[in-house]
Amino acid sequence: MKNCYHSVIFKDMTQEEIEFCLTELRSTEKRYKKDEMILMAGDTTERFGLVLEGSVTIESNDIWGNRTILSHVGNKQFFAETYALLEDETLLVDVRANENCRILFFRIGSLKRLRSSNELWAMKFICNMLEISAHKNVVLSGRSFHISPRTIRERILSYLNTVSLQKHSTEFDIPFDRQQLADYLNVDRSALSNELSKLQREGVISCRKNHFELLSH
Amino acid sequence: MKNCYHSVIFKDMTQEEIEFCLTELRSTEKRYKKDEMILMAGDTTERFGLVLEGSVTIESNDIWGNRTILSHVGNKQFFAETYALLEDETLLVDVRANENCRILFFRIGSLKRLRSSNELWAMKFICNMLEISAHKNVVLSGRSFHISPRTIRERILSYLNTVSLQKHSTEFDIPFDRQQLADYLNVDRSALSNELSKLQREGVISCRKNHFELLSH
DNA sequence: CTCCTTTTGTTGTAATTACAACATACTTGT
DNA sequence: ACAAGTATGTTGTAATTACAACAAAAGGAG
Repeated sequence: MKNCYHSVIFKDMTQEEIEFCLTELRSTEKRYKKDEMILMAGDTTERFGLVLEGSVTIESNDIWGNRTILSHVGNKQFFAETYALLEDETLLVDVRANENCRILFFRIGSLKRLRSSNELWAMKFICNMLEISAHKNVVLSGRSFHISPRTIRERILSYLNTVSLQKHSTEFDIPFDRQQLADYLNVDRSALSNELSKLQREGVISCRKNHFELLSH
Repeated sequence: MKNCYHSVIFKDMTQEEIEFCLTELRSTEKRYKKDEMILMAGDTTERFGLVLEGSVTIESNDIWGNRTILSHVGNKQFFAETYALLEDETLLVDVRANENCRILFFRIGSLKRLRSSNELWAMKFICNMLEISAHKNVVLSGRSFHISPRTIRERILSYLNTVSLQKHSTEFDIPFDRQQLADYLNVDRSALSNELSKLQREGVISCRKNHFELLSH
C-alpha cells in the first residue's frame, strides 16, 4: 500500500484510476541511501520520481567543482517530471538522496503512447500534469521577469507591481519577510532594505513590515 | 478556411480532429487595429489567442509609467495559453496589437470540462498543450538558473556548463553571438567580452567566436 | 584588394551592489 | 515587564558592473 494517493498528481482520481496509473506507468519503488545519486545531469530519463519517504536534493555540479543546491523535494512531492515528459531533454541537474529514502518511479514513456489511449484515468492524469506544468510556468516566468532588471530598485518595483495586479489593489501584504524577498529578487538583504527606504523617502511607495502601498502620483 | 492547421498546438491531429477542437473550444476570430489592447494585465482570461495575421506584443506597464516589451508573437504563434488553462491566474502583462491583426481565440473553459470528455481529439490537444508547456518550462528554468548568479563570471560558467551537458562534450558551439549571449545572461556586452578574456587568460576556458572549450584541470 | 560595415575586444570612469559591522525595532517566552 | 533572540534599518568600504568611447578584427560587396 503506497502513500501516494494524495499527491496532486492524482488529484480528483478514484483509487481505481490511480491503481491503473500505477500499473500502466509501470511504477516501481526503489530505495536509496543518503547521498546516493538518483538521477545524473547529462542523462535523459523516461521516469519521474515521487518521494514516498525521506527527501532528495536537486543540485547543480559543474565541471570546475562548484556545487549549488537548487531545491529540496520532500514527502509526496515529485521531481524530473518535465524531463520525463520530454524524453530527449538532457537533465541539467543532479538528483541526490538527502537522507535514506524511498522513491516511487513512474515510466511515462513517450507521450505518444498515452495519446492513443483514450481512457479516463489517462485523461485525468495528463490534465493534472498539465495543470502542474502550467503552474510551474507562471512561477518561473514571474521570477525570471523580476530578476531580469539590473538594479535593485527596478526589481522591487517590478515585483510590487505584479503583486498589486494579483491583489487588484495598490495596497497589499506580501508573503515574504525582508530576507526572503532579497533571496527571491537575488539581491543583498541590507541593500534591499536600503533601497526600500529610499523609495519611501521619494514617495514612490510606503511600507511597514510586509505591508506595502504603491503611490503613483 | 483558417490557416491554423499547422500550428504546433494541433500537431499530429487530423483535419477532422482540428475541426472538433475549433467547434468545442468555441473558437472565434476577431480583428484588432494597431495598438489596440487585446488582453490587459490584472484581468483573468479563459481564452487564449492564435495569431492568424499580423503580430502582437507582450508588454509590461507598471503604475509608475514604465513600459517594457517582453516579446513579439507572430504568425501561427499563440499567447496567454498558460493563463487560459489556469482560469484564476491574473495576467501580469498586456497583450497589444503590434499592427492590424486577426486573432483566433480558443475558449478552454475550465480544465474540468475537458477532463470528463474522453474523446481522442481532446486527448491529443491536451498532450500537445502539455508538451508545449513542458518545453516552455525547460527554457524558463534554464534561463532563470543562468541569471541567478550575481557575477558575470558565474553566469557564463553556469551557462557553458549546461550547454556542455546538452552537447555531451567539453567542446561545442553556442547559438549566440556576443551581444545575444550578453542579452541572454542579462549583462553588458563589453563586460561579457572582458570576463571571457579573463577566463581564457586563467585557463578556465578557451574560445574563439562562438566555439568554446571547457578546460577543467 | 580596398572600402565599408559589423562584430568583438579593451580601457577608464561613474554608478551600483555586496558585504560586514553595527544600531534599532520588533517578538516571544517567562 | 523583562530579557533574549530575531528581524529590519543604516552606514562605510571594497568589489563588480554598466556605460561610453575607442581599437582591433572579421566579414562582405564591388
